[in-house]
Amino acid sequence: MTLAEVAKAAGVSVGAVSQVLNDNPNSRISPEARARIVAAARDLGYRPNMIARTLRTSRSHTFGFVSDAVTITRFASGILRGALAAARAEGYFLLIAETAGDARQEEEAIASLADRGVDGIVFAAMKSRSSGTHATRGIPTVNVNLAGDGGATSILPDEHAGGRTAVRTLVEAGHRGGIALVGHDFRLPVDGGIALTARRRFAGIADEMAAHGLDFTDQQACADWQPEQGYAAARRMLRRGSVTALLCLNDRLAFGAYQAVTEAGLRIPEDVSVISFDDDELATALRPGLTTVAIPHERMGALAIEALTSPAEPAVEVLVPMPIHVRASVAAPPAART
Amino acid sequence: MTLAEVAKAAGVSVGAVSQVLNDNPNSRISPEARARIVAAARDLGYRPNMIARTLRTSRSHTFGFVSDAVTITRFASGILRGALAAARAEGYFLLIAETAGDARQEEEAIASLADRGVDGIVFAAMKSRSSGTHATRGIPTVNVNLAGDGGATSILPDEHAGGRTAVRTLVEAGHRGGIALVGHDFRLPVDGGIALTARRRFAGIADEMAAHGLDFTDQQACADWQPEQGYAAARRMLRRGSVTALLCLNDRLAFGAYQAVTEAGLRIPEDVSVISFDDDELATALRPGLTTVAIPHERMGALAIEALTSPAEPAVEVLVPMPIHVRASVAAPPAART
DNA sequence: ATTCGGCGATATAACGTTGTACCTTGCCCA
DNA sequence: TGGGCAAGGTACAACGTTATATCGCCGAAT
Repeated sequence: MTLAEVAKAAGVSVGAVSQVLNDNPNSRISPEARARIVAAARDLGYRPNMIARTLRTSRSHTFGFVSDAVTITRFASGILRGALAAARAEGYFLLIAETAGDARQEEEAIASLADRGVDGIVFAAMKSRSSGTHATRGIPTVNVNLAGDGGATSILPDEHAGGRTAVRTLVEAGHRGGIALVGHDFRLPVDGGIALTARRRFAGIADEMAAHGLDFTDQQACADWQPEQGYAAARRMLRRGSVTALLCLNDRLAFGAYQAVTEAGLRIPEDVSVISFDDDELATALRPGLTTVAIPHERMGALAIEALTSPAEPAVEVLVPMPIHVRASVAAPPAART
Repeated sequence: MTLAEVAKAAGVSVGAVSQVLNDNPNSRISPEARARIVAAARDLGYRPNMIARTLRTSRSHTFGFVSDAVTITRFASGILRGALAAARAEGYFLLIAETAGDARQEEEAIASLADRGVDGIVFAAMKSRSSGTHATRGIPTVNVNLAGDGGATSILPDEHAGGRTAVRTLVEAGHRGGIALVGHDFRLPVDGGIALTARRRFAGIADEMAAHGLDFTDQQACADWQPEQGYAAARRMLRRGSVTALLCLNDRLAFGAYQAVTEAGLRIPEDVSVISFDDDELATALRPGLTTVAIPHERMGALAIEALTSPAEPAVEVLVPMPIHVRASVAAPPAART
């Protein structure tokens, strides 16, 4: 199943077969020979040996996909899915590595990928660390969910617009007040450790609130954006009364908030609307379905591959729109209802 | 950064360098030359070109990881994680492909992996289809979560033991009756479309119940094992009363059951114990934490790689124990409490 | 009739390894 | 003194491609 065997079957030289099968433009092979070669290749089921081809051309048609530990877990497997689909469409495969967020492991992974001749590397991360530079030995690079230092293109969710979307959705449903923010407190000083994307999400929320001349009825920061904290925060907020909408900074917080609302004897969305971010698996499991601004993981993964395959993209930030997934957790506030 | 450059630096031939760096046992290189070579390689930061090595030796130190669509999503990314970690420990990388469960795509993926010279292929699936044979062109194969037809080793969760574990946990907590089964009805004929692993889970549950001389107070099959069905089933069961434990066939059903219990004004675990299977992300999000019999995804992935790296394993089923993750949803039944 | 040009294809040299066969040198022993 | 042998290397071929230089041939131009 090598070129040599096809050549023998077609009665030509190896080089001729190579030229024909690669549609080499400046080759002078007669139509008849060409036909014989193509037929022979087909009959023998010839498939080029990618290893040999890579050695010769130093193009492997393979990309590395490097992620910190979290990416492969639930959260961002979507990035991998999207990247995988896009890669296959272009004839590429993905060689994957996990770094557990450790610099030494990342170094090692990059080196190993380089040894294997990858044509490019996608760096995917859960948290948008600020430092997105990697010593990639000249291999083209794209960052996903990870703001770069300028060297490489970064694919990021458009968190600012997403933040605005969430607020606008509440406003359009009729909410003009009684909105509480679960997970962040704008009155507190900005924590330096907060991810870049989260900060943008905050900014979008603040801007859209301001655009409508609104203020939060209540707001509370949460150290961890976990159900437990969402439950506690929402509970406190509901006790004070006058809250008709909970804007939660992610679905896990919203999950906790749901429980607090239920426990308080209130109904979603009749008494309290809930909206959040991420479109986690939880969002579909909850009853009623949680309306949430989705992180477009698959699309981000696909765009990463495109940035790698399309030549010479300028090093920029690609902001991917965050679509809102409307389910059943947002309605008009009680006061506004007939 | 090639062997040739190291050779020149050390003042020896390329072959000598190769022999030394590979610890070739039947090579006769003097300790002095050996030292010079090692030093030169270190100083120059030499790393072997895997492509060339693969071409020469036809061993790529790369495995293919082929999954149906679902595997990369939430459910079994653990398999990938485990496989990845185990592979790296042995110096292997993973080349991944998705088939969407489609035979043609699988065919194509296998061919492409073969073109790239993978040393083995892991087939991972969400549902344990019965047919686990693949045309792998002589490439060693392991099935994960996928019962093979005999040709290849299959790594499967020990569902029978897991089923027994779930029941035993309830019994040991003091439950001697009032147990309802959410998701299956033993009185109904067996549906042929049900996955093999699910059937074994059923059998384990039935065997352990029988071992304790117990019968289900209630049981209900669910077409989809989704929260919605779990909610509906649990609701009906609780209405009839006398139910003190809900044995749910997966965490999503349990999720729905939680809501039904809460709505009925009952508490978990004081009034009703809940136990289930999978150890989904949901299990940690729920309050109180859901006690569940886990599918050991990571371990399964790791074992798959081991089966590939350890030579000449006989083709068998490897049954991986399902550990129970005890959280807070199981307690003694009300009647048994002081 | 010789040369030229172009067409059709082949021969050859890499790409970086690895494994085997071979070569050189020195030494020992018959 | 020459043959053998071991030690310490080197040379070479091969893995399957691809790109470039080369070759043979036929018709046409000189």
